[in-house]
Amino acid sequence: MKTTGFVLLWPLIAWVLSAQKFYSEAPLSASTTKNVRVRFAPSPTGYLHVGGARTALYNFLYAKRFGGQFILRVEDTDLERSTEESMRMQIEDLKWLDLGWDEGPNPADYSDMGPYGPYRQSRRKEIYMDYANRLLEAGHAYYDFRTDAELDAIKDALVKAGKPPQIDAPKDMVPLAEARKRVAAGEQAAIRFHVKEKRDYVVQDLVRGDVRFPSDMVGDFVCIRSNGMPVYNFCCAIDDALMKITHVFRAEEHLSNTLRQMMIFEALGLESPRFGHLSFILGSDKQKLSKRHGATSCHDFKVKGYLPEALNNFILLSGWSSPDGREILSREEQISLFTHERFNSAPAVFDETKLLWMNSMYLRALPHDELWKRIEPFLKEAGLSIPQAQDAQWRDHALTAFKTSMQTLADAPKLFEALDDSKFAVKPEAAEVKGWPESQKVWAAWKAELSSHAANKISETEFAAMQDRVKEQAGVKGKHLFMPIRVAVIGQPHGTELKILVPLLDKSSLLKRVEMCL
RNA sequence: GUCCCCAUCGUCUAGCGGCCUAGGACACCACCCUUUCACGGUGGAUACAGGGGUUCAAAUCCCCUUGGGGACGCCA
Repeated sequence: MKTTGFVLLWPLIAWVLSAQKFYSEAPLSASTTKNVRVRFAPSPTGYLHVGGARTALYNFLYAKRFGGQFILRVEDTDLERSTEESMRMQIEDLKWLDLGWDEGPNPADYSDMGPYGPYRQSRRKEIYMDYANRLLEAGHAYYDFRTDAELDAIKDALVKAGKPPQIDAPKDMVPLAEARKRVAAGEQAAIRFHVKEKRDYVVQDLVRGDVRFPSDMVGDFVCIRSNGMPVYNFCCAIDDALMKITHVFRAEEHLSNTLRQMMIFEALGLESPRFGHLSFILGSDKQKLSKRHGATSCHDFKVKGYLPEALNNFILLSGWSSPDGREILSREEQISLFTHERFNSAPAVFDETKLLWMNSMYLRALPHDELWKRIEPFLKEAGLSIPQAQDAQWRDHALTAFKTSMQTLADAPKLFEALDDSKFAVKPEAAEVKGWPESQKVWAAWKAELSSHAANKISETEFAAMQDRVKEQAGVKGKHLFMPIRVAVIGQPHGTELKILVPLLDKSSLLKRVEMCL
């Protein structure tokens, strides 16, 4: 009986399942039929953070994946904090990460690039005012002449009464015609959105599924400040619609803002993009990543010698995973594999140790010409002079020797230092080796070998032979042979293989070094 | 306080009802390679927050608890 019921139910269950399937795939089919337009909209208040970089990367990848456009929009409506300098810094950071945009400020001269400009919100005031007027006329918004002090008093009273500090329309709302006269006469007033009906709004979030918000979660919120500058939720919604944005992938902190934005879209009859709210990247203490966690901006990582490719790949993986679990992915692979279905809705802790590993992987995979180009600024900064580096073959050899010891570009100076005569010194770590009675004998024999060597360069095979003769001459073998020689070459008992190191140095500098030991 | 989101090894994650005595990666430990260091190779330890359901079957679905986070600005 029970099995019969189960069997009879099957078609129904299958139907329900397939219906759900269809529903959940709807966003994807939308993205394939409609030209995808996504944006990254930072506010220029400092360097680009890794969280912002990840948002930018995801949007970039999504645009590329579906052959759409990636737009950079500058949200600089907060006059207090936004700076031109910050905008330029963030543009530099995005360029460094190779996340180029199709529309937005031109990276060369910051002029507008694309058909839907301006792309800096501070230059779109008339547009916002136009839409604010439409809201006003439709009764979806009103001028609010109340002062900060009055508003604060209202909020205080609400908090005391145990209610959320939401501002609602004043009892004696000024009629629009009169309000306009007063504003024209120079009176200051903000424009507030009027939340009239109480009902639920549902965000069909691409990352979190359906999220339901009651409209009374927000009060009448400000669209235009009394100084004429629009507020985030208002311009964000207007711009997303006007710039024909189809998908918005942004941080989770904006999830509840979406309610206000939905209200604006609805009141203005504008088409809403689809939203996907990404989880945060956290510090090791599971708090939102901030300055006290150390490096958090892309610029910090650049300075610390990380490769942009590695940083990109690493942040890609904190919040998204590839279908087959592979982690090192080329830009092309990232694009071809990218879908919003593989976002992780749980927050991710930023783990610099793994980034370090990934960076070393990328470092080693780089062609030597390219690696050298990236290393050079770090050597220069450390004040190293390595004339041999003019020779491409020498560079190739040196990089082969050193790159497995490097995790970041910033590790290069202390490695290449070994090749700069002016920086040579017997390091404290060599104290024990210095004290060995064998060491003097080894050094003497090594010096003799060097002196009798005709050429200024020593090949790997020549060095092997020289080493064998030192072994015989000094009558020492094992670590008591190798370590003193290494100290006489690089000033310390541990490090790169001698047969690789010695050919990188001239006979004259090797002689100088062994003399310093003796 | 109200509303919302989140919860698998230390960390990033796979998993979308049976292929799970839970897979991969980083880190860690051991061994191998190497007359040093690093690289590389092999192996190991380590996780479904707790409690209730639903189901023949639950890491996976539902509820509660706990914990973490976010929003409630004339910030973004």
